[in-house]
Amino acid sequence: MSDKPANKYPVNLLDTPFPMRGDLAKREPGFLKQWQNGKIYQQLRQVAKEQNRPKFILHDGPPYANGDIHIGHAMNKVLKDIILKSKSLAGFDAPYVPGWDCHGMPIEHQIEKLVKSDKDAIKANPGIHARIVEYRKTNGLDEKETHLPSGFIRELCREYAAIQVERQKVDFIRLGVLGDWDNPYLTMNFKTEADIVRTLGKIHDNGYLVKGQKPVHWCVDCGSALAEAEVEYEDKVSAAIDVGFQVLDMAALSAAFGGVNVGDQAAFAVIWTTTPWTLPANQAVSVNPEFTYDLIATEKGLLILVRELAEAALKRYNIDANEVIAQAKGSALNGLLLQHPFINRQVPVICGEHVTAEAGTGLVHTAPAHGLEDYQVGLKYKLPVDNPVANDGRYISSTEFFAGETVWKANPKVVALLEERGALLANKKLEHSYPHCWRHKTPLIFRATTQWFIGMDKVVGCETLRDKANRAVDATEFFPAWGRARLEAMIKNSPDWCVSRQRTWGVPMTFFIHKETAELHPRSVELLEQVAQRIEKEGIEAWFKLDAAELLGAEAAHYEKLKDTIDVWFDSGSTHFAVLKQRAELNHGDDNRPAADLYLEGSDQHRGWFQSSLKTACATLGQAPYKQLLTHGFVVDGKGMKMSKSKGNVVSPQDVINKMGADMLRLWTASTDYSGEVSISDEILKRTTDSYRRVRNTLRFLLANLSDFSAADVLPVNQLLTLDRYALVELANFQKNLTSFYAKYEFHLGVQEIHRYCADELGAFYLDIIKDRLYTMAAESHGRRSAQTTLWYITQALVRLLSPILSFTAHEAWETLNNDGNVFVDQWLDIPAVQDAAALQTAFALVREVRANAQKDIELQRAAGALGSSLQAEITITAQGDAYHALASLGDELKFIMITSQAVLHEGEAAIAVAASSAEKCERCWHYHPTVGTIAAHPTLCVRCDSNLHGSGETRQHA
RNA sequence: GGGUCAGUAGCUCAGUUGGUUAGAGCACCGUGUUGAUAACGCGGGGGUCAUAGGUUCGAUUCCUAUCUGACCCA
Repeated sequence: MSDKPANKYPVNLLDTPFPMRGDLAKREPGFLKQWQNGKIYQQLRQVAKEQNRPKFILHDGPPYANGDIHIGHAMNKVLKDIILKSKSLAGFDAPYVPGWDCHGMPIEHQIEKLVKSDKDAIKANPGIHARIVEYRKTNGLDEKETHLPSGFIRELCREYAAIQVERQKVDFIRLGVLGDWDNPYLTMNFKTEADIVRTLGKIHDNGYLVKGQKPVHWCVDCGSALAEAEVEYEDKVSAAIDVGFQVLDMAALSAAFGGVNVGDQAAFAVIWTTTPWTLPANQAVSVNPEFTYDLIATEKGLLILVRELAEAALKRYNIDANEVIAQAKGSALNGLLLQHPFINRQVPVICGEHVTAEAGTGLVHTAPAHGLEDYQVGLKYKLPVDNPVANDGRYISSTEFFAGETVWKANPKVVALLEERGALLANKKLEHSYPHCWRHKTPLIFRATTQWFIGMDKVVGCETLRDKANRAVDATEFFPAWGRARLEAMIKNSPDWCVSRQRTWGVPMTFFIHKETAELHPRSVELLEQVAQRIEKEGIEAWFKLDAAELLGAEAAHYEKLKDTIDVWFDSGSTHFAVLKQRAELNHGDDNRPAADLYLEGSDQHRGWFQSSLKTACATLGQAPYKQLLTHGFVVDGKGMKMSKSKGNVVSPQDVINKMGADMLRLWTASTDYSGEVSISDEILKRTTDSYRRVRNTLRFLLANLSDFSAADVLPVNQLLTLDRYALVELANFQKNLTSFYAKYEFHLGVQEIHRYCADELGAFYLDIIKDRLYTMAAESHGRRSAQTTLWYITQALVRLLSPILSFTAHEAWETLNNDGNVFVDQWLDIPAVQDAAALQTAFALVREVRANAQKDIELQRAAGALGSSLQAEITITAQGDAYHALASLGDELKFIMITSQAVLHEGEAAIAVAASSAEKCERCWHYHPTVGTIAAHPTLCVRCDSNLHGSGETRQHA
């Protein structure tokens, strides 16, 4: 440990290969190699099996296979790893199979970008782009051709996802996360794809899959639905018209406006719209319940307008003379019946929060078939979603006035008809931002289409899926507790889950639909299993290339394959079945309990994975897939602000690892209270490094002083000195505290406990005191071996206790100790019991209080210049009662506890006196002792050192 | 705009039915040691407990509002 010349009289100074500085960034990769070469994860599984340990299943929420990992991913994986390692050390069989979410829009979008020759995309994925170029060449396509077969697109998506998975995997492994990295689960694995399909089949079999209508972006030229990313917004000029809906019941109108006399004039609720063609689908007029509405008498009748916009509206209608005869809150108008301006239909006034007072009239034309907000508010009021517009953008034959017309040509005709009916109050042109198709650059329409839903309120058996989900939430344990309220609220407000998507890269909904009735084939469950078996072998492509006749025979003439894919949230939501149930190591083997013990994800997943998993599990098994849910917050910068490239406050895990090492990132993760948002910044990481050094140096001291000691030298507990037995009691106490923090997932309190133990318990107390014995007593003396026995237990326990958090450092210490095997395969140390534990704790609490006071008094003398080191002091302690007896029990060895050259005890009123020693300082042990100078052969030594070096050595009982 | 959560020393965190001068570690300052030495010991300074009201004999702790931030939704 030191390069300085040896003392004339040797002391037991030992060295250790465990360096003061970890140099983690450089050395961790080497440790990782050892874990991989030694197949530590596999070994751990084997041992767990042999020991028949109870299982603890943490199911990994699959990150999406796109883009490099960020600090949030890193934190999430580290938390999981800490939990699993601590569970394993606590005696559980805690496997970890990492997963990835591989289907879906974002990946498909990346491929689309490559197909469209986006420069950035090509730079990032040259290989896949080369395949596209090659494909065009081989198939004689134009080099700018963007219409490529969907089978080829899926192939590219699969390849892209695989590349992303490998990139992310490397970073995750580098964090020190132990898991089955060679066999992760991917939602695009053929078997998993098949099991996702089976999950859907089971839900259908259980009766929860229902067909419905929902508006989507629709391109008339494509003849298909578009995803949000395929929509481009461009300016467009539209007709903006004001339309009066006549009030049917004048008495109700009067009542709504506080009983005002409404006379015999006709009254109109006035709406404003930029899409006249949607009026045939009108089912309601929405008002904002909080707004105030005016009832205004004009020459065109009584008009209802929101107060803020009334003046502008009247101006638009060229109405000068008017009088506000009454006002009412929007909520008062709820339920008022109106006459549709040209169709024989009565429509209600309804309340919706989506109504604003920014433009128009404050009353909104509501056509559930043509707008998402309209659709959603329509769900609340159970309005029909009748859609009069067909795939080709033309009105269906039953549409009054406009049958067969395209919606764009119908626009002016609708306006003309309104004019004719006297319902048109204004007709202006408006330039506004409007959705367009990214391929055709033509305006899109919102159009209700047939979609498939998992029904939340359909009664199956005697209860709904919502009922089941509620019960499942009740049965779940939440960390922190507020997660329950959040998930409950989600379930309460969640509409039917629309699981169908019109996408290319997704698991297909493998159903056959009757061409006429659009009903599912009666043998759907059986057919679906046949399809699933094909998917197991060939992946989802098996469905897309399947000829219906292969399964249906002659019936195929009447059926077609459903073209929809499944919402990607369903993929990950099915993994409790598609992964946990399918892999023996992740299967509890008991269907009566939730599949997993724990799901652990960011708080955004209440709406995401926590919920999708809950719904699929309830719809298939009637229970939650997890026993416990643990949520962590998002990572923000030091000021609590979200990280963003533009702000320049992004901390990347790769940077932290390359500069400081993964253990620092792990320690940061463990130190923080993750239940809220989590801060990271240079200063925070700097502090993390500081606290790491404290722990590391403690380990270094321990390891150095054990370097001439091994398990064979361990003494039985009843032969240990008093102080050492007390240290064992405190060690057991520390282990109990820390393992309890691990069990409660309260790692930040655990880190504080680790720190308290290393700094207060060891650094400032126990280790400081036993240095005298370690250094000055004979190497193999009982007093020294007693201390080393204690250090051995402390180190063995500490290494294990640190390993879930400081995995690399613990591994390094484990090797330095020459321990067999691997720390992660071990369990918490069995710390030997101490018979007089309670008495020791009581006594030492008193002793330490006196010691603290003595240190203050010594400090006063030091400040006054009377002495330097505390060994230069001689103290006289006066105490009474229990304190006196506690101190007295240490006899002559009290001075070692106090680290003074002399400590005299008297019984009496509590007091401490400190004086500088008048004796000489022993060159070797640094104690000031009257015997220094009395030994002729060694005039600079005290008798103690002389005996330890040349005689039989001193004896210690207590300290 | 709505729902949920958070806001205690420069940093990370404690604070246990509301009860005397609000704690710890790190950082900072002073100091000792030079046998954990780019380490360790001892001592010290530092907080209007986000802000403003309210309940109470008394509130960091309970209630309300506001501000700031995060997540979800609109």
